[in-house]
This record gives sequence, C-alpha cells and structure tokens, in this order.
Amino acid sequence: MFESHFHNECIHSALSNAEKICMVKGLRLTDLRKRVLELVWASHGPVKAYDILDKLGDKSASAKPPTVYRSLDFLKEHGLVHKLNSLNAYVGCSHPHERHVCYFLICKGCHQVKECCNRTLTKAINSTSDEHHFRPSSITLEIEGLCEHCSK
Amino acid sequence: MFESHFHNECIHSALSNAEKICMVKGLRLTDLRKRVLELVWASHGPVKAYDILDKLGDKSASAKPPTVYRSLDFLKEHGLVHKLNSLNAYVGCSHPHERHVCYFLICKGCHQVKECCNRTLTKAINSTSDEHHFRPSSITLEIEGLCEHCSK
DNA sequence: TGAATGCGTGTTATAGTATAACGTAACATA
DNA sequence: TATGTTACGTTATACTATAACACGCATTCA
Repeated sequence: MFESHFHNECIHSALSNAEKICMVKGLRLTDLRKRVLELVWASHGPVKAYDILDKLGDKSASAKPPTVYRSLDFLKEHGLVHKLNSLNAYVGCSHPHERHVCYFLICKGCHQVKECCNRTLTKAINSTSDEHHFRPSSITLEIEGLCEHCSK
Repeated sequence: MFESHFHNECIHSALSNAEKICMVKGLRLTDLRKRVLELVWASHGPVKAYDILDKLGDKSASAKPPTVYRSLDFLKEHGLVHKLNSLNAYVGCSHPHERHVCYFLICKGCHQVKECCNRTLTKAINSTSDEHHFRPSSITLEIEGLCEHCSK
C-alpha cells in the first residue's frame, strides 16, 4: 500500500526513536514495553491486542491480557502508538515527537494504514470546536476506504 | 449539555422522520427496529447496545444480542443512527435526510454528544484524501473534550 | 538500616462487546 | 400454493478489555 519500503528500518528507527523520547522524558521503556512496541511495528498494518499477546507468548509464556493492555496504555499515553477505534487495533505512531492531531487512512483492501497530519484539517477541527464553545482533548479521525493501489 | 429542550419532541420527531424516510426508500421499519431506534433516542446521550438489550427485555423477554445488533446495523446502514467508535455506543442521527460527513463533540463531563456538520471540515477531509489518492467510504470523526457548561 | 512509597508486572477472574451459524416465521410475488 | 427473500429467534462462542489483588524491586528519607 501507499509506498513500499524496507520495513526493518521502520521498526529499528521507531524503536530507537522511542528510546530517545523516553530517555528525554524520564519514562521507563521497559523490556516488556519495548517488545510490545516492536510487535506493533512488526507488521505495517494495524495490530490487534490479542495478536500481540499471542506473539508475546512465544517468548514469555505467561503473558496475559493485562500485560499487553498495560503496555499499550503506556505507549498510547506517550504518543508512541495510536489506537484505531474503528478497528480495535493499534499502529505505531510515525512521528511521535510532535504533539499532533493526526488522522488515519485505513485501506479496506490491503488493511494498511497511513497516518497523516494536516494543518488545514487541524485548524478546521479547532475552529469548529470553538464555534460550539467546546474544549477538545482528544480527537479520533479515521477514514476508511481504498488506497490508490487497491482502488484499481 | 449544549442546550436544553423538550426531549419527548426529539424522540417523536426522530421516529416519525425515520418512518417517512423508510417509506420513501422502501425500507421496513419493523416494530423491533422502531423500538430500538426509540431506545437509542430515549436518552440524549450515547447508548450502549447491551443497555438497549436490557430495556428491550422488559417488553420482549427473549431479546438476545443479535436481536439488538441486527437492528442497530440496519439503522446505521440507513443513516438513522451513528456508532461512536471511541465509546462503543450509539446515538440517533439528528439529520438523517442528508448524506453527510458528520462529526461528534463528546463531552466527558455530562456524557452528552452533539452531532455537527461542517462544509469546511468535509472539504478538508476530502482534499487531503485526494492528496493521498485515497478513496474514502466512511469517516469517523469524534472529538472528546468538555462542553461549554462542563468546562466551567 | 529499614520502613515507607511508588511503580511495573504477574495472576485470576470477570465484565463488556460482537458475531457465526442454524432454524423458523412472516411477507411478497408469481 | 409454491417459491424466494427478509427478518427474527436461539444457542453458542469469539473477541476486547478491565478489576482486583499479590509480588518484587528501586528510591528515598527518617
């Protein structure tokens, strides 16, 4: 989907990125959390919590749901992964440095997801929130459809 | 939240609206579907599927999950209700005539939801989809935060 | 030193959300 | 009346997520 790339690089840079960020912020990117993050990035599509759980099980037999959900919560909270509410699935954040409003293009064909940022969109959302005297704290914008490749 | 109103009127007009729409489109708004729609509208906030199930049980003892989900699917498909993915809950659509991109202001304080439409936002979403050669089919835009009243 | 605290994780149990699969009833139409 | 279609009933199960409590380990500070 979208564009091809060497995905190992993705994973690697995502992990080292995360380490830097946690270092700077004084957060503990424990082994468990790192493994979960790695598994989120391992495929380039959205990943289900229970799939992570299964894969985690290969190494540490005792993984149970809370193990995974707690790690995901940590990663979410610090902007390292996003949850796609329309899929109940998780993706790695592709630019975790910036505090950003992002939106997701979710392809129904190849099940891949692209994360995007866009000033116009952000402004539009903020200004319409203002209109309603509404103070936004978190925003979910998920666009399902077909990517260029799959719509052919 | 937002503004007060006589909610009975809401329910009533939503139901008669739905009847008209189904009439025109040749859809069958059965008793069950109508009751589910009524229960979605009964509170002015988002409603959970299993809450509908419970209330349905009062009258027709045999309601089971598929009963409710099937009705909700029907109502969703024809634009009479929306699902809020970030809450796993459902709200009645406040303007089911128009095919529209809508977004939701979800108040964490009073748990009420306002549905809005906005051309600027719609355009922004479409144009950014275009940029990525992405063909959108369904859009989820949910903004959580505090409404005017609750942010005081 | 050791009590107190906080945090991350393990573990058990359970809550909450949703669908598959199959059967039957109700309706529409020829 | 036969036929196909749609809606609904029913049972079972899958999938998603959290509560609650226990344990270990690091930090701190009296």
